[in-house]
Amino acid sequence: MNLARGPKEVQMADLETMRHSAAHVMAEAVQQLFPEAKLGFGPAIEDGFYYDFDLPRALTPEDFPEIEARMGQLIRSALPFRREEISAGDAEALFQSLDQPYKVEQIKELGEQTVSVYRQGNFVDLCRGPHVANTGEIGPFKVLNVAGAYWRGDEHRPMLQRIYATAFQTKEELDQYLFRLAEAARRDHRKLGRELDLFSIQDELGPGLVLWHPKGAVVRRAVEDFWREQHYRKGYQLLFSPHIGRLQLWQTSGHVSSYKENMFSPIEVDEQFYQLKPMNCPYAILIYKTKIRSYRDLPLRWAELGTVYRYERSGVLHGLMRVRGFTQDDAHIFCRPDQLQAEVAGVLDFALFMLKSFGFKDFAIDLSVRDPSDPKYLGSDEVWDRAESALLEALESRNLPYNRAEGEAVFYGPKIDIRLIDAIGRSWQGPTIQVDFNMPKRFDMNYVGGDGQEHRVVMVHRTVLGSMERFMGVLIEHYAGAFPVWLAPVQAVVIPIADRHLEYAQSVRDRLLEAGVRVDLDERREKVNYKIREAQLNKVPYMLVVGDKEAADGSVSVRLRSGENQGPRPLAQVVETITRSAASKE
RNA sequence: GCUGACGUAGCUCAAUGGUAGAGCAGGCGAUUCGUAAUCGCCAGGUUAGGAGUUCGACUCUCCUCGUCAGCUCCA
Repeated sequence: MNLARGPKEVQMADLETMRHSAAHVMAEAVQQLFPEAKLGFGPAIEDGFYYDFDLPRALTPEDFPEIEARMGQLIRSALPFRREEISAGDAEALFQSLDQPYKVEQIKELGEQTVSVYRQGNFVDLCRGPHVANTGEIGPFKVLNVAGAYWRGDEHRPMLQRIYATAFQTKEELDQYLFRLAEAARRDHRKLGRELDLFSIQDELGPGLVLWHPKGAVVRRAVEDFWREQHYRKGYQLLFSPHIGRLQLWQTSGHVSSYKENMFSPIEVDEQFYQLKPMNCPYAILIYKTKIRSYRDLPLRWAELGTVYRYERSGVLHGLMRVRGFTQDDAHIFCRPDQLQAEVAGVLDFALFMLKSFGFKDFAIDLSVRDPSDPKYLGSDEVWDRAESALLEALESRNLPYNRAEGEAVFYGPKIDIRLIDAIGRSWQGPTIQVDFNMPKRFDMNYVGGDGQEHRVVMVHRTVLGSMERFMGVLIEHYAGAFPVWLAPVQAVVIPIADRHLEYAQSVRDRLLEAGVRVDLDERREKVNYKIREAQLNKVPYMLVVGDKEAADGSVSVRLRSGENQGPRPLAQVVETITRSAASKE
């Protein structure tokens, strides 16, 4: 796509320039505080900017006010940004004299004849630009955070301190952004998971291992039921398979050679080694191979909610989003080469349909291909090219925009990844579609063609949600815990006003239970206010208050979690409203 | 795994070297109440675990485990 830049893009470019300039100002402020600071990179990023420093001591948030104060001063001084083009040799000498080894390295890395440097006040930085005219053009800003970051993103290089900050054109936009951060914290699935009693991850059990509490299990079950229903509808059959299997199986599949660092250690039983499964595919393959398959049988679409265990480095675990034991909503499609593109396109449609069913509108698509120089990838160039073109054609047949991501493929094949965008704008890899010519070869998987000859089957690995854990995490944040009726752990709570209304309240509860509504009865001897408050905090969609009036005429007073009080309505009508709302899945 | 911060009652947080405290939640009792917290009493802790310094450690040091922010890596 080569569209002319509209006003919005121009504005974004301005914002980026301003933020990049703000990064220079922050670097000057930090250098005032620590004259011996060594500078790394300092780019603008999506929601602000950062700068990396090598400093004599670790920074803490207590340092931020001082940094901000100095930045403010520099901005008020309206110092002009001055660009200079100098020879690479002069630049090297300059930064050598300033004792800036990372800048010197960067100049060498660039390998240019001349480079540009920008100066403002007493600060000079190697920089391509552009910048705003003077520091006075930098808008309202805030220093947000500090964390470690490897020099050049390489874990074998030194770790620098990265200061994150942001800047906007106006105070209102800054405040809006800060509000968004607070909102994200409010929606954090780890916090809501505890408050709504959905799940826990406990030290005693182990990091990255999830316990689903009854209420969380109800939500997950609702998601899974919908998932199964849709799979049957789309011509899938369902499988079950065990959590461990002989290590040999994983040697054949290539996991032991290409995926070992993500696998739990093998378990020895009766002098045989078994492996906790990191993926489900070999099991589906074994089922495929239990008999001779005809071209008429294909495609076979076999789905499984398969629980896998992967060793994830301790620092990467994050609530439900990144765990060590999780259930993939996996499927393996076995098809003929001539069916491949249609199958991939079908999965693409399916995945987008699923996301939309759960109210997701924001997502991004990556076409992840291999880096030919990385030895972990199995198979020939020819096979990889064929797989990639199948994915590409499917994307193009649906006219979907995508980013090409070099070196992001799995070891056995390229893939399409769909990323969900969460509350803070972080993206999480969800659905994935992987074309695989390698496993069929390694496991010698064939079908008999119309010509009576054996042909190699093609395999597609895919998920349409990602994993149940991550999807639930994203779902919790997406709805801020206020699930739509069809997913809500408790759909309605009956609130009797006094003990004498208990009997009627029970009959209301029973009536709703019969209609298939997940309903609680709050029979505690507490005031209405107290029970309403609790139901509200639990984000229960319907609160049904019953007192003398309701008991007398067979009604219930309906209060919604939005705060809306709908007053008394006939019970039959309310049952209808709730069941219909659940059935609509909205 | 790395850098930094942190770990006190179920939850949110006090107590900066002198033998641990509050609010909410929980239990018991009273209150029978109309749309976001009724009152009183009670109980609850090997201060993550271990070692050390000290007359004395929640507090200082070291190790282990875990959490958080990010980096690196992924459903």
